[in-house]
Amino acid sequence: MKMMRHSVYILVQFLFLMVITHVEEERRVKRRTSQDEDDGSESEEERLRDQREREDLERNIRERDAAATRKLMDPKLSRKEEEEAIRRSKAFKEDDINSLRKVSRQEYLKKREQKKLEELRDEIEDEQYLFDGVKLTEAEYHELSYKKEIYELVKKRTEEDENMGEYKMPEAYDQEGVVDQEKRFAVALQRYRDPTAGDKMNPFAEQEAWEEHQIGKATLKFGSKNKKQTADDYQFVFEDQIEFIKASVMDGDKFDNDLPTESPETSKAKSELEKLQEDRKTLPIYPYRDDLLKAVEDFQVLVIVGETGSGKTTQIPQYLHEAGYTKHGKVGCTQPRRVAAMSVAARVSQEMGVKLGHEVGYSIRFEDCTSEKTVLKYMTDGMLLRELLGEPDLASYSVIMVDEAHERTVSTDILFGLVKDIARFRKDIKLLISSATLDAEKFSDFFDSAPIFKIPGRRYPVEIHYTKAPEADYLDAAIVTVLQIHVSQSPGDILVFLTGQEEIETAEEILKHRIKGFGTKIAELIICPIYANLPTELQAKIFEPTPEAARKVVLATNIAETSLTIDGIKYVIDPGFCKMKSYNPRTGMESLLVTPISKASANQRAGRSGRTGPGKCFRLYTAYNYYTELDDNTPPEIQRTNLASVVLSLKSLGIHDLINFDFMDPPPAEALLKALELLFALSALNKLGELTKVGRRMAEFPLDPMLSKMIVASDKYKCSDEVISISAMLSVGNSIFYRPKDKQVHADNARMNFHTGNVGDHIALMKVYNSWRETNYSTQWCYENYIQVRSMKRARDVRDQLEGLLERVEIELTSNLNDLEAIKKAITSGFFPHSARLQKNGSYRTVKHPQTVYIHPSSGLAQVLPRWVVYHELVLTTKEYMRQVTELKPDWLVEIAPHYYQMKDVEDPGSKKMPKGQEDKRVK
DNA sequence: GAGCACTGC
Repeated sequence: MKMMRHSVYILVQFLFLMVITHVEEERRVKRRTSQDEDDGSESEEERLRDQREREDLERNIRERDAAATRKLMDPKLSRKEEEEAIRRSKAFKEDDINSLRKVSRQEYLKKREQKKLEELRDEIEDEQYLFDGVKLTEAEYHELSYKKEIYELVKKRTEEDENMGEYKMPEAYDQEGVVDQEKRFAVALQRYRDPTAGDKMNPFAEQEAWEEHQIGKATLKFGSKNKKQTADDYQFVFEDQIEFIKASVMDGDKFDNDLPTESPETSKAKSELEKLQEDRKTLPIYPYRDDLLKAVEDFQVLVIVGETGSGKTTQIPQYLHEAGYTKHGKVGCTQPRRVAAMSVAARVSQEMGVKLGHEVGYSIRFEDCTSEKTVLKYMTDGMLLRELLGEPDLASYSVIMVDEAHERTVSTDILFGLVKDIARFRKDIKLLISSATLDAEKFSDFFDSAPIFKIPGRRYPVEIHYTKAPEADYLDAAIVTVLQIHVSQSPGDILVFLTGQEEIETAEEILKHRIKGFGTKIAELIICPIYANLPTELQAKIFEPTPEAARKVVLATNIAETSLTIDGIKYVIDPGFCKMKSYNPRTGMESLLVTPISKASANQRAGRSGRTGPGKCFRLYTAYNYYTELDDNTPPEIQRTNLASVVLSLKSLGIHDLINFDFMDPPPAEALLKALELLFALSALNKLGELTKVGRRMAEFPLDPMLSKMIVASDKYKCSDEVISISAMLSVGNSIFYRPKDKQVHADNARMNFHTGNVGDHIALMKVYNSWRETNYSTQWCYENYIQVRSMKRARDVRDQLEGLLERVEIELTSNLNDLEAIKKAITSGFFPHSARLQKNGSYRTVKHPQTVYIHPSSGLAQVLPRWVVYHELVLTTKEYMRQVTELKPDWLVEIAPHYYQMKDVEDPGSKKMPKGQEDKRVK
């Protein structure tokens, strides 16, 4: 350890020397240049010679600097190395800022030049500073003071580490005491390997060249005639930093860590099960067990406020089981997500020492892991809704627990209304609604003032920081903040919330570029992007443990807000935005817009930093913004979505009076009417609003009603095989084609292969599915065709499920692969309300509720522009786009939906005058 | 020639 400190000292001295030598040389240059300035009339030759000399000088400095850098690279000194890199990087930063802010570089340099000149004039020769007996100018003095500061810092850290007992090498790929050069190299290699270059190439070549260049630039400043540059640089850097104000601390819940701890020997002697039972008693909920059971006995409905980590999801059902509630029926617990249902069930079965699927089971789509013996059943909320179709009074359940109710998914919202109703006529059923703190009152009010039962959780305090002033460019601000944290805060991973894939990709690019500016002299920063559409193998990266001395920065969408938790996050950066889907019932158009988040959401994000220890959250907006401009809660999904399938489910549950259905937050009446209107058009409902036979069959399918109708209609056209493939592909949505930024052309070409013959997007999707099936569901084939394997597997699952359901509604599985017209007619039977006609200017006009729309450029028909089309959905992005388009013949509309279209709707006044051969001239 | 937050049945 003493050696460490000694070498620290040597290094700092070395640094001092270096700077002093710099200073000397700089002065020489300065003398030269000021002479030039005085002279004013230097000849071209003199100027050139001067320049050469200066260049020589600069090269010398640069070389020496490079040597110093190499010396700095000694692995034992990497802490200092880091500090040095920080200093150095501040000088590099200017470039990044320029390129980022897109300020004209010339303009910037000119301004700076002016400022320098002014400062030079102001400089008074006599005003010099003394440092170690050497006379210095102010700038030089600051430079050295800064170094000294670093020295102090390093010293302090070393001492701290000493006190901790063990000093760990920052770049700790090394074993104790031994430098594992190979390991280091492997890590570095992985970091810098250019995916496009072969292994033969020097993996560091690019990095080296760049560093060289940057060092050159940095030293150039010492040698240039602009004297006070160094000081100015720092000022500039500091100006760029974002100032945060620590405004509040989100309290962690207090909990004892001094629970009876046992020596390892005794716990080893115990069986696995006993140990788990012991663990259960350490959960915060345990002391409340008896009170809770008493409350459940006394009241039919109970709202439970349990913070994360309280153990409510795993324990409450077990307590109920132990108290004998399962004798008269199952205990059902709903979760908003599949993985949650699965993993919780697995955990509970372990704790109870039973096999998963026996007493404890779970039920999710595509996977029913329950048996006759099952008494504790975890399931997704949508699954319980499906079960309600077959068992409207939930007779086999004695307790229903709706977990994570505050998330307010469409399914939970509907469940609320239904279970409230069931509880009224089934006095023996118990309801537990678990939610977050904020909404508890609201839930209690909804359930006729049900009592609220609070359970503390385990959470660490989180410091909340706001910016001092609003940030104009939140992406840039987020990146700056990441770097700020990286160089100034103690170890711990960073989580940044961004809005979408594109933003994450740009942020990643900029960050990588900037890190290069820091060179190899700074602790490693591992960038992990995460969004739902990212291929699974790339997603796994975020769960890998961060190597010591490195820092992980996770760039995530909202997916990290609820759906997945990442260990080791200590810092959260919250720009305050997310993409939110909204639905306009009047036009039937969906849009996905970047919107400010709600307070609830902001707090949820902040909480993500306090899971494994005290955390910090940096909000890129002001405290004022937070209090005045953010809504308390995000509007529940049911108020901003297409209700067609909701209405169909409710109707098939026998609920006719939808306007008076007991919604906790009723959706807009207009949206309900629109849904009813659509279902009537699809003949799922009759004129009285009652479910028809067609409607009953449609409700069997867990799909959008238009897709269900398409399947029901396919019976008539004898092409159910093809149509369920298309339905499955459409229902997995728009994540089938993978389109990486750097290979867009290839991806587009691959996609266009499926569009040969201008068959339309629906048939193209079918071709994709069939081709994949022909290759025996090959993963390789997916890669070759830029198709996401995950989506295809999902499509296969959906298709299998649909195939099973066909039997239930008595539709024969028939294939009619070559009769495209039949398939298109089946599509039209489901999607006739979504028809559009070409206009003269290349845009389209929807037929029934006229509005101007366009074919989405990703469609195979975007260039073809057929005269009549049906579309799958309408989305508002930059324009009103139709996604997934297929051509149709107008008379089909009258043939298939005579109640919806009349001849006058589909007659084209312009077309009669236009000769057939000139159709293509119609568009420009 | 545009861009797709996240779930769920």
